[in-house]
Amino acid sequence: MPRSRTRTGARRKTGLRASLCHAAPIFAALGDGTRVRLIATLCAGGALSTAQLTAGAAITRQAVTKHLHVLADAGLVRDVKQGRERRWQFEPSRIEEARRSLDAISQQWDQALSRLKKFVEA
Amino acid sequence: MPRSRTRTGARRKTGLRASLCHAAPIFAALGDGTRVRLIATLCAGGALSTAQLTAGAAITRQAVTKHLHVLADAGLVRDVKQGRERRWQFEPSRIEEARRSLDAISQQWDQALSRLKKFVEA
DNA sequence: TTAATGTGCAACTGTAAAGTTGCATTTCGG
DNA sequence: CCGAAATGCAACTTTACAGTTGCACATTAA
Repeated sequence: MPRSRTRTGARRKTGLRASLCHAAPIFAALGDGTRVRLIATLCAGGALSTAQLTAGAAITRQAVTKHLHVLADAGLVRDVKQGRERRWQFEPSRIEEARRSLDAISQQWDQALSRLKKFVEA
Repeated sequence: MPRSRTRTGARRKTGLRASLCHAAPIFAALGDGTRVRLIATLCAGGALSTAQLTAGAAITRQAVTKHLHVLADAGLVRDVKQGRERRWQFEPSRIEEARRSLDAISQQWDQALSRLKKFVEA
């Protein structure tokens, strides 16, 4: 979990901006229908081969392979070679990271609203 | 919140796949450093003008405008015309939607893990 | 060994996105 | 009214991406 340190050594939470910029590649990887479908399939638990993942996809195996590489580069998926085939499995850590980023946004927004409310009431 | 109905009329939660496909455009909008920075700025609560948002951005005002339109199309931002300027404000509902999608992924994954554990123990 | 299955790699096409420049338009202030 | 500030719109360049095709390589099964 990314953290920074102030000059005095005091610990503080990483800024929203930095956190979000770090998560942007994850969101980009999730921002495609085909890839999001692959994730939905893989997070059911199985470690499926490229051919198996291509089965329901209406596009070429090579296209699926490219999408899987995009997901792998974003750290959302891991690949394991097994004999002549290559199985892909879901990797949950980056998703958690993205989730925390969205939580941070909501939190920031809620704080802004409560500040506004306090200001109006004063 | 999207829901589907079975033939018998029983209510059930929307499938992970459909939920994620619906959220893909949101993720796509968040998958860019400039846009994510804009969101981080706007969710602090202020309703800022295009010029104000361009100030720290190292790119042209027109480029910022385009990004804001992308965010608006994804429903992440709303614009309000005020005289000669146009102020942009954060719109939290879609972020919540994306958040629920990520939660659903994590949940699905956890369920898969517990099924696996139960299987191993048996 | 042979044929079939599962992949990997490279080249190529078409399209969309990011960013720019130039100019017209609306609006506020003096 | 006039100039400056804030935008809007359109054309254009560059680059990235989704998808395809064609072919070579590895591996398993008969």
